[in-house]
Amino acid sequence: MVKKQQNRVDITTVARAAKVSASTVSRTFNHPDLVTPATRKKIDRAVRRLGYIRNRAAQAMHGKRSGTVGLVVPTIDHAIFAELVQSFSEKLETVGFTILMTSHGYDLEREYAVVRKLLEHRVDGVALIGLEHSEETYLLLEQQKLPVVAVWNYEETSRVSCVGAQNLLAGRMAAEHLLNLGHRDIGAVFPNTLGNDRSFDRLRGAKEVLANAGISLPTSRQWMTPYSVFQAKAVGLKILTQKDRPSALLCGNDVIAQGCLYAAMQMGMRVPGDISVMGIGDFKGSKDMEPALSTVRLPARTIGEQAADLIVRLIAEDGLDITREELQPELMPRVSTAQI
Amino acid sequence: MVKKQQNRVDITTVARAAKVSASTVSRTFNHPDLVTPATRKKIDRAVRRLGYIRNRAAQAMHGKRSGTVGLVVPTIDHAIFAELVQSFSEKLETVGFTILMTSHGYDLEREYAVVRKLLEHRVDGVALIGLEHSEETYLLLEQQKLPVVAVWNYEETSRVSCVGAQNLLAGRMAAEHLLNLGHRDIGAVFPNTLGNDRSFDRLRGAKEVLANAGISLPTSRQWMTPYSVFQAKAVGLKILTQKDRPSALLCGNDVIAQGCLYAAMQMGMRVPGDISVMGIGDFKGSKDMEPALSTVRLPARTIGEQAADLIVRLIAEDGLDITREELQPELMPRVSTAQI
DNA sequence: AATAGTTTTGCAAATGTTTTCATAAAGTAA
DNA sequence: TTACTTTATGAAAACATTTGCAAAACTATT
Repeated sequence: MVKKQQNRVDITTVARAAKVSASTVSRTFNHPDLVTPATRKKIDRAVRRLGYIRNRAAQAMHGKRSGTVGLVVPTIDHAIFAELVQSFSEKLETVGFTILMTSHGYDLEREYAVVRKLLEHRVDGVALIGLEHSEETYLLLEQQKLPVVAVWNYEETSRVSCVGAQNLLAGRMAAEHLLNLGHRDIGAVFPNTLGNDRSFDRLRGAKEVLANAGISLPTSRQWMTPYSVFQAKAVGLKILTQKDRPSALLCGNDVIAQGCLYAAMQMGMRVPGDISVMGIGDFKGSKDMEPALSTVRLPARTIGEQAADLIVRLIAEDGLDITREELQPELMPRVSTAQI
Repeated sequence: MVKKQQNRVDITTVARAAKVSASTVSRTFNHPDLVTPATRKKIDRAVRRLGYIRNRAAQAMHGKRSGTVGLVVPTIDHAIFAELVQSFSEKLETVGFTILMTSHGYDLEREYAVVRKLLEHRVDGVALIGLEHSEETYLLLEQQKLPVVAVWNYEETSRVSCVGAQNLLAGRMAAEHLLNLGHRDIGAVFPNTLGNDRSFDRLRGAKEVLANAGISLPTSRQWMTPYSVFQAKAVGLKILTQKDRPSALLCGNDVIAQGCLYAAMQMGMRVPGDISVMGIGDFKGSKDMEPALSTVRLPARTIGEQAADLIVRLIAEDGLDITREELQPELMPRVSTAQI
């Protein structure tokens, strides 16, 4: 096999072309103030002419930062994560970091594997979604002493730094809203709560509030659906066609709520006239739906930005303590819910 | 400043612990068949005990692949890119690559910058969205002889490998559909086509078909809106409130169509009774909308997967020619459009 | 003009791996 | 047992960079 002698132009090639030493070239990049403008110009020219591109891999070997941050998401194919990921990476890019992104499809075993891979790439920090992770993952991260922030959830006792909202609160607010409107017969439509602490907490919060009001949520009033308009609509259809239907639907997130909304429309029912629909999340399009969706806002954009800021701080200030930032969910009463 | 002597466990630490040489440890990872099971076990134990994690950065310095692929998107905060990115990265992860993701917000200058950064990280290949890129970017990529695939668009004469559909065709099909239904007065609602060849081609295709049918598209029948339900709805409202309104709306993508749909609903108009609305893209929720959105399907998922396959091939088979894969757009006539 | 002080540059060592080559150990055939 | 293969391991060089230290080149001061 022929060893392809690529156009490998490295720092010494540049040095030779500029008639200086490699050290000087290195310095022009890393400590430009230490080298004379004249030399710098010579080097710049050589760099440009040869099309030299520095090698972060080689830099990373000197204890230098790799300039990357790992981002681990269950999936990005969801309105909510897309918004989060976008704001997170935008912010991080402004300070020069590049995102190494991986997804695990809600599988905590795979999460461990992808975190390991991130570690192999010597990321400077890691962001994870939520606080529910395998013990192995936590251990790995702790052992490597890597800056970590859990995004999306807030918990006072979290094992790592976090920025997010209390989903429990969001669940409560949604239920309270429905209660305040006089609803007593409420159906809950949620995604699977396994390996998804966001959903779990929301449902828990809602149940809690209902229980306090003396309302139980029997299994006959609980439905499960994956995170998809299509499947939520199907479930919605099933719920609404049954004789004895609830007066309000409390949905685990806005996508599910949207599915339910469409189900009602397809059946020619009036929302909120015939049934109220409540979401959680306040995704980008939720306020524009017809009818506009009542929901509890979780500020994805802000969370993403603050998480980015935090990870940067954790990386820069070595040995910073666990830091927790709580964002408040906010009730957004709109058109899709009404007094009974 | 105290030099923090981290728990830096490297290959020689492992070697010492296992009482073998570093070379042997390296071999256990890269050519396990060359080392005796007994030794391998010793090493495995040491690795586990010390929590050793290999350093890809150091590997990458030996001409070894970095195991990363760069992905450059305008933004991921759009239904369509989210779906694409998801399938692309899922597929790539199954073969062991990690994604380095960056976005540029439709700014081709910034695109150049982020591609450069990707190059610094010595990605094994790059995927870009669309075929419209600055000359600088193309030059850079060519000079570095890096495997590149342009995702989303197909073009016979593309300068780099590509996998996608002809947006021109999609535009044509959408217009033809409306024409076939008897519409003669059509309004076009598109995003800005600057630095966005997808939109540009779609609009061009539509215009072409209409012109052939003797229908012109005066500027008074063209509207521009960013890629957002909210803003599209606002534009839709403006269009529909004017006296002299078209009988059909041809939208640059499904998100815009959704906005228009909502605008019509808010005004109490019937779709498709009072007005037909046509999208392009067939995003995840489009078939579930009420009324179900007529659109031209661009198979995002398939494109993402095939793009992943292609980049892997380009990386593996050094010196593979430019390869182009065309996926066909497909008309999805649904409820939101009707005979006039 | 000589000296001291400062700035700029180069040399060489170090970083964590892989790989080539050499050598030792083990296995096989005679 | 010997000679010849084959297999397993280690030593050292290589990869592209950064950095501590020291030499060289300037400036300022006398």
